Amino acid sequence: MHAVYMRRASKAPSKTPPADTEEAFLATYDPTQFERPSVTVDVVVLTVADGALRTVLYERAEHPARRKHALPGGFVRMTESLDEAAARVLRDKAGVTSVFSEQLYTFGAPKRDPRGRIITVAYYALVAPGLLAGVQEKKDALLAAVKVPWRGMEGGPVQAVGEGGAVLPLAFDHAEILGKAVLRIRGKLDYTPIGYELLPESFLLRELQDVHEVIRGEPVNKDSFRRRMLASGLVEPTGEREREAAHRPAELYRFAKRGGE
Amino acid sequence: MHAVYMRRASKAPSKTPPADTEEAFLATYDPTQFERPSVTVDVVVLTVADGALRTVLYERAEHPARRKHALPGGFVRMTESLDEAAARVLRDKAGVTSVFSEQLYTFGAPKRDPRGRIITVAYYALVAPGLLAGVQEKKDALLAAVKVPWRGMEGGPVQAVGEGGAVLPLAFDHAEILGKAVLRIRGKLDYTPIGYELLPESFLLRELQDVHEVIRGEPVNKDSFRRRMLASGLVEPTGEREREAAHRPAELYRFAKRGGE
DNA sequence: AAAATAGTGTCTATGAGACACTATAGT
DNA sequence: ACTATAGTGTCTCATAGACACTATTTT
Repeated sequence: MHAVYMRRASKAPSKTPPADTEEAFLATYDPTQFERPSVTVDVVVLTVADGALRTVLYERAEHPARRKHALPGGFVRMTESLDEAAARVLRDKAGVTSVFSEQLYTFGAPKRDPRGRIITVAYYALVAPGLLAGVQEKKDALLAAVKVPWRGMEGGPVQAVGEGGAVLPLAFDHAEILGKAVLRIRGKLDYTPIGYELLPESFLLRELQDVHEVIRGEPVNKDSFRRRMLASGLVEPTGEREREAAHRPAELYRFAKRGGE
Repeated sequence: MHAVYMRRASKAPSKTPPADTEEAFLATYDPTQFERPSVTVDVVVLTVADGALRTVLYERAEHPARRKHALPGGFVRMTESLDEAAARVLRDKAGVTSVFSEQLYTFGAPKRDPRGRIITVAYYALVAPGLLAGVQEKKDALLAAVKVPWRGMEGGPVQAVGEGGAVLPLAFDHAEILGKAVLRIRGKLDYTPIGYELLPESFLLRELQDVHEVIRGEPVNKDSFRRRMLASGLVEPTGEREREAAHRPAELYRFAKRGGE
């Protein structure tokens, strides 16, 4: 590894005598004295479409991990916060703005990237279906289905599946990052209104249930689900009804308070 | 600010033609082309003692934030993982090893530290009482009570309170970090056996309840708490009893499976 | 005996799951 | 009329909170 480890104490410089004002201290402070890692953000952009949890992936054209699929990401710029970096990646690489996004976990194993020490702050975002239509037109980008090989809150890496059902190889530790994102939204499902971000303005209760089932990876009780959702007051009928269904049309609902980023 | 923002695309170098093997690519890859932030870990070392949630703080002797109190922390070294860095800080600055520790959140506002761009990966650790006795002997270190000015899962910064009841000023964004740690353990209280890490080998159910109440910041129902704990099977009687109490002695319990990091 | 806390038994309210039943569209 | 799904009503079971009561130690 070409990374050189500088063996110094991880403290303020010892040569410098204590400066008496903060200004004086900062004038003597040399921020280049320690070797520093690179820091990136990677964003797990999640949506529910066609009965599956899906995420945006890019096929890498260059080494390292050439031909493998990677989460959209980028280096954190010196003037932007982590949240801003994630929003920038969402805009530039997934074509969406003003979507729900939250920090997930920071991955920093020394050899997770062969280019050197690269620490990545992972985010996840929840996007309503349709908003990711532009992704398919981007070069090398695709919307892959997420296949979770564990149940409940067990955790671990997950797989990405392409259109033909083939498993797509994932770059770096991105299978772990995706797994962490699945774990996070499964956990949030019980106590936060997660469907807010994954459905259009108006929707059927059945569609909301489908979202929950896809995220959980197992069926939920219909009766209990309906009662809980309606009793919570977070969801309210619009008065409109489903059209062109081959059966009794269902009521359309909206969220009482539309959350957002 | 002395940070210089290098305005380049956050992609692989464009001058270099695609290398055909990973080795060839890495030979041409220059990791110094982007300006990089410093990365530290800060650890919220939590314990419950004398009816309060407490954490280890260091009074800073030098600028910046001189005389203010800071979480134990340190720069991440190039060869260690983030977990290892947190374990090192725990050992060197809190004097404990083999305690439960988990990544909390990463704080990266551009101006959170006046020395320049310093991104910190925050961890929290749970420590049984007594193990932090050595902290009080360390220079500038103290065990401060954590005062939470919000209820439930509201979140936000918290205060540190010294022995005399005086509020201690906190350095940088450490009040936010502490608040995030409180939020995390409050959330975990309901679905994980958090007392495992905060109590000695054997303990009274009343003590476990005290731990829960201190973390929640509000009382819990005694009857329901007892039933839940005993029904869960996670806690089992040792057969021993409390001694020298001014009332009927309570049964001593232990955790069925001692968790730990 | 009094004080103080440990621990038990029971009643009630709430919410989840199960299930039967009714309602309403397209075909 | 038949099918498929929407939506309602009701029963049961598990769990939390409330409360009364008993148990066992020190002072």
